[in-house]
Amino acid sequence: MSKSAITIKDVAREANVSVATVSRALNGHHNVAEPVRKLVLEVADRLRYTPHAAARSLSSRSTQTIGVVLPDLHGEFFSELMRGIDGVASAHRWHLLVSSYHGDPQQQRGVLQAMRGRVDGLLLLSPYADNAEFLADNLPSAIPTVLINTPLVGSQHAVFSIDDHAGALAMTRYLLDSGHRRIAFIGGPARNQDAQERLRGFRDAMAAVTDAEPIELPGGFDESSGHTAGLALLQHGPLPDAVFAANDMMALGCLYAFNQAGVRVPEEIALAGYDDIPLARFVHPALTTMQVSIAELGERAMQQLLQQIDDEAAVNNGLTLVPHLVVRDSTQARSRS
Amino acid sequence: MSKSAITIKDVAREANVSVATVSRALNGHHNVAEPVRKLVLEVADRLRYTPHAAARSLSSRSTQTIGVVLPDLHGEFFSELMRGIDGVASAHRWHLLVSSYHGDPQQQRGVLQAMRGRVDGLLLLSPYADNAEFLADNLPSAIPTVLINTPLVGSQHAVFSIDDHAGALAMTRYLLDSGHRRIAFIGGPARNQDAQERLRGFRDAMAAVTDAEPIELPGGFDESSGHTAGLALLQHGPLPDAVFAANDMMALGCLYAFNQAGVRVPEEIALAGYDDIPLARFVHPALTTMQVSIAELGERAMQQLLQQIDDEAAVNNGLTLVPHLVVRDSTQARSRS
DNA sequence: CTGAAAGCGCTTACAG
DNA sequence: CTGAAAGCGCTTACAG
Repeated sequence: MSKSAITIKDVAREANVSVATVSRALNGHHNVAEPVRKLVLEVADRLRYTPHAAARSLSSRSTQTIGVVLPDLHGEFFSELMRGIDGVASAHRWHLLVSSYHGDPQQQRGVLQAMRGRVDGLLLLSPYADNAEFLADNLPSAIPTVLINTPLVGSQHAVFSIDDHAGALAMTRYLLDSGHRRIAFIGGPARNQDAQERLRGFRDAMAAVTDAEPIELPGGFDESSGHTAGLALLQHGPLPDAVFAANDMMALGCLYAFNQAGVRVPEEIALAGYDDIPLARFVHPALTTMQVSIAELGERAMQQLLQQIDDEAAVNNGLTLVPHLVVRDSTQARSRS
Repeated sequence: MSKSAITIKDVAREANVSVATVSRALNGHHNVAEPVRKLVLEVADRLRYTPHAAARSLSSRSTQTIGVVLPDLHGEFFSELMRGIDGVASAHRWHLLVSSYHGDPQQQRGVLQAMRGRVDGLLLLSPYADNAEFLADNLPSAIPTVLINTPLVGSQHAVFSIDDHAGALAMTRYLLDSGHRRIAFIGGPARNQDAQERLRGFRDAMAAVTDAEPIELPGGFDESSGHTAGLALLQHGPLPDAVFAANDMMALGCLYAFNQAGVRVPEEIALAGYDDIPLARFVHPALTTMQVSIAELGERAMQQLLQQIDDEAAVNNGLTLVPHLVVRDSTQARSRS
C-alpha cells in the first residue's frame, strides 16, 4: 500500500554507515560514537524516516501494543474503562489495539486469535456468566492476559472486577433502612454476569427482611428498557415504595416515565440506580446510585498487565473493587448534597 | 514474550509439506490439491496454529488494520463515532488501532508517526481550528488518510464533517422565530473548530435580527461548565428568554442549575442544546437540540477510507453532514412528542 | 499442484 | 565503536 516509504537502508546509505549503526543510534544504544549518532539522527529526520512497526516487531519480538478486547464499543461503561486504560497506556507509551466482538463468541474467538503478532498483552472484558469454559479454551496461551469482569476464576489469569453482589446488597439495604418495603428491581441482560450479581444482591437483601416485598422486572441496561419498566409499574396496580434499577441508564429511563406520568420522585416513589455515570448528578432529582470506579478498574488492570509483561514472574493477583453508596435526592425528600 | 508459539514451519513439518503450501492452503489460494488443503487445515487446527500478524504484514505489506487517531477517548461523541467506525470495520474484518493524543500536538505527531507498518489506512479526528498547517506537515504521506472534523481543506485528503455553522444558525433562528430575543449562548473550547462554527452560526443568526440581544458565555463542552454558566445567568440580572448551549452536556448542566434554583424550563426560560445525545430525550423536560449523526459520520468516513485502500484511484471526496432540528419540551410549554 | 529461495525491514549476537 | 550476517515468520514470484 505505502508508496515509496523510506527504510533504514536509505538512512544508512545517506549517512554512510551500516544499517546496524542506524538501528543502534535510533534506538538509543550506547555503543555509538557521538558524532555518528548525531549524523544519523539528522539524516533520519531530514528523510522523515519512521521505522516500520511490523518489521521491528518481527525481529524484536515485541509490539509495544496491548490488545483490548471488548463485547461492545458503545456506552458509558466502555468509555470510562477506556479512559482508565488509555491513561496508563499513554503514560508508558503503549499502543492500544481495540476490538469489539459484539457479544458473539465466534467473533470473540476470531478476535482473540488475530492478536498473535499484534500485541504483547491482552486485556479482555467478557462479562458473560456462562462462557468460562469457552474462555479457558480460547485464551491465547502465549500472550500475557488480564481479565476484566469475567467469570473465569482459579485460572492462571488475574481477574479485575466489581463486587456487584456487595453493591446491590448495600443499595437494597439502604432502601430497606429508609423504610421502603415494596421494592421493584429492574434487571439487566440475563447472560450478563454483572446483572446476575446485582440481582442476587437484591434478592439476598430482600430475603433477609421478613415483610419485604420484592418485585422483579426485566431490563437490558439501556434507557428504553428502563422506560418500559417504569411504564409497566405505572400500569399495574399500586406503585411500589421504591425502584432499584440495575444501572443508571435504566434508572434515567424509568425516571423519564415517572416524570411523564406526573409521579414525583422521591415524594411518591424513591428511585435508585447503579454505576454513578457522570449524568447521574445532573438529572433532576439527582440520582442515588452505587459509585463504581470503572476508570480505576481499567487503570488497575492495565497496570497489572504491564507488570506481567515486564516481569513474567510478577504476581498476577487481581482485584475486586467494592462500589460505594452515593445518596442523592432521588431517594430522599430533602437534598443532602 | 510469547513462549513457544507454533509457527508455519511446525505445521509444514507435521503435514509433510512445504511452508509455501501451508501458506497457500491457509490463505485459500486455489492452487492446492484438495486432500492437501484438508490435511493442512486439519493439522493447523490440531496444533492451534495462528499466523503471526507482524510477519504476515511485513511480507504481504498489508496489516488489515485501520488506525483511528483521536484527541480523546472520552465521552459521548467519541463513543458514537467509534460505533459507526467499528460497525464498518467489523463487517469487513478490519482491525482498529486506536490512539488518543490527548489534545497535544506533540503526542499527535508521535502517534501519527507510529502508525507506519501498523496500519493500512488512517482515520484522523483533529478538531482544532488552528493547526491546519501542522497537520499538512505531519500526515504520513504514504498512508491513505481520511479526516474527520478537521480544518484541512483543499488538500488531497477527504474530509468528513458536520456543518455546525448551518446547525447553529438553524437553532438560533428557531429560537428567534419562537419569539425569543435575549438569547444566551454557552460556547465550547476556544480552539475547537466545532465550537467556533457553532458560535459563528449563533452570531450570524442573531445579527440578522435587529432587536435581538445576544449574550455569550464561555464553556468547555462538559456538564460542569454548563452548570457554571447557568449559575452565572441566574446571578446577573434578569434571565434571558432562552439559552442555547453549544452542546447537550452543557445544556444538561445548565438545566441542573435552573432546576436547583427553581427556575422552570421552558415556562420561564427556554433551553436548547446541540448533538442529540441519547440522554437528551430522557431528561426532564426533554431537550430541544440539533441532531448530529455522529455514528453515521464515522461510518461514512470509514467506508470512504476502505474504498481508497481498495482502489488508489478512488475519488476521495468527503462529505458534510447537515444536522437537523429536534424540537422537544425544553423550548415549548406543551409537549409535541 | 508443489517446493526452494528470495525478500519484506528491522534487531542483535558475533567478530573485530 | 562498527559492520557483515543471521534471523524473526511469513508471502510470493519463479521453476518445474
